[in-house]
Amino acid sequence: MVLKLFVMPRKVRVRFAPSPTGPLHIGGVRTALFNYLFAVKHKGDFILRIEDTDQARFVPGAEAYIMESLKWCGLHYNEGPDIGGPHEPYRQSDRKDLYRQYAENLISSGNAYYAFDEPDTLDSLRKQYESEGKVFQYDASTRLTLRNSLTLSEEEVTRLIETSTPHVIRFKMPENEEIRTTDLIRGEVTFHTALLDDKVLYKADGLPTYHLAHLIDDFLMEITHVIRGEEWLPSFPLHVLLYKAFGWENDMPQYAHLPLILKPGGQGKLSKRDGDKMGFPVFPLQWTDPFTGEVSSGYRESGYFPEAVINMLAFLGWNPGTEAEFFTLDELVDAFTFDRVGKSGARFDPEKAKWYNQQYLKYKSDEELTSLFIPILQKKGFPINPRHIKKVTALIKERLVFPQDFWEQAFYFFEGPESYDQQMQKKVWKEDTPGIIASVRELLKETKDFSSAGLEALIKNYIEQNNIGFGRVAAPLRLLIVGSGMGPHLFDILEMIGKEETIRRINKGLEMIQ
RNA sequence: GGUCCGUUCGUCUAGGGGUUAGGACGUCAGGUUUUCAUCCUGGUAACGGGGGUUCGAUUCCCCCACGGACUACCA
Repeated sequence: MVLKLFVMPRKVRVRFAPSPTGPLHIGGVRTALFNYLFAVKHKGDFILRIEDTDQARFVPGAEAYIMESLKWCGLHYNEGPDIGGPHEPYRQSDRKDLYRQYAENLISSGNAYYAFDEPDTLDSLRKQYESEGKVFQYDASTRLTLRNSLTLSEEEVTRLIETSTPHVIRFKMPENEEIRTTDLIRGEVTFHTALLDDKVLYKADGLPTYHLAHLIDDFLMEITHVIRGEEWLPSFPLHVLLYKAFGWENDMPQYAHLPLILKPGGQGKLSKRDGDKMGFPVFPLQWTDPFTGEVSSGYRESGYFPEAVINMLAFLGWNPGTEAEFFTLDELVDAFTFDRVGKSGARFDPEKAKWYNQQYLKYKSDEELTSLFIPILQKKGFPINPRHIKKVTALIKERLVFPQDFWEQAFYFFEGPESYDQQMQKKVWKEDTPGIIASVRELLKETKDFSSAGLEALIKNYIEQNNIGFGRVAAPLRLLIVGSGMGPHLFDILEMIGKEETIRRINKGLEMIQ
């Protein structure tokens, strides 16, 4: 029976653990996505944990923003601060009392120590080293010269702690060990502890650092796989050592470090600070900075569909190995594996994001799109006729990238042009045009059949009898009806706007173009 | 500076010891369309450099270059 417990595979449990220091950016969304895909694929749990141990960088509203973003993307978590779960609480500030004892355990076992150095002391040491062309590191080479429980007497340490002297707890990094471990994406990776420093695990403010907190929580929450950004790779050995120091190595999760998403233009990873200064949103949802009031655009408000954003994000650093490029969330779940995740950073391509959106828009039903366009028309004060709007939708949907392109591409179904495109006018408005248009107008007035096909037959008959080209009629007529060369089949437009409006626009245009 | 990770068309990528190095976005040209968009067809364009290993390397190994990440009492 006992043996059976050992071989029983653990249920997959992954977590997305952002810190609420601002809006989540799309790199974060992708990390969440990959976690979600892996969890669902393995019928495991996807947990949201808020890592708010840095009180100085706390931003109000960020936590709610993160949850709303995940919801918008359809990335549902099984446990989290708002929905609870078996390992509550899911906010590190609410678990504050838990961490100190673990840090002290590490001291008892000789893996950590108290340090009383003031930040200023360390700062000036860094500067001093720098001026000598060296880099100061709190490690085996320096720790014995500093103020900590390794150099102070036991009585002195006790006294300092009892008098609440500000202090931190540092990890005692082994002097010279090779750490060889495995990353799900990169394979074997090696590090040398000689280059690592004695990281602070517990801060003077009474809160743990990321390194301590995330690890204890991952252990307590029975996380089996840590899927995070590549920026964590350098501290991976510290985490491995920490698991060892706690004696938890058998429960250590497997790690996957995702390649970063880079700026489109060139250097560096895409960051929150980029805002939407680069001409595209970097945030899933619009965000208003609570301190400065500055507004950054979001994918949602810019007219992107969450399915398109998810699809696009999944393909940044991952691919199915086939030529298929459209995947729903469920299909991504089926197809996702770590061995198809790339190792190198992926430059974000705003053009491709737009293209994905265009494709998703095109495949949406006319009904669904119609319901998206109705509010646009309502805002403009037009009476709403869903049946009519649906017909317009069918006619123009393939020329839209975003729902809000609707008005620009379809206004002429609702109101006549305000002006006439100069280029087009020059090209198609000949001396005899007014005469031709005037006689066409009379034909239109008289006809009983104002259907698209009927009108087309009518005009074709006219050009044959007068022996002129189709374009001599159609092009100027379009100019009068639409105001430019855009739009679907001309007679479809005429049918939609009706005889009365058609004649009205012809008359108005004839007057204005002289 | 140091450490770690990476390097196939402009971008996202497939591939893998012998291939016409494939696809997608973009771009260009042609076709369809009375126009625009869509759509179709076609073109452009890549294995960073140098050494090995090998009959043969873009593919395996090493070095260099370049890029990125990290180097806080931030995550």
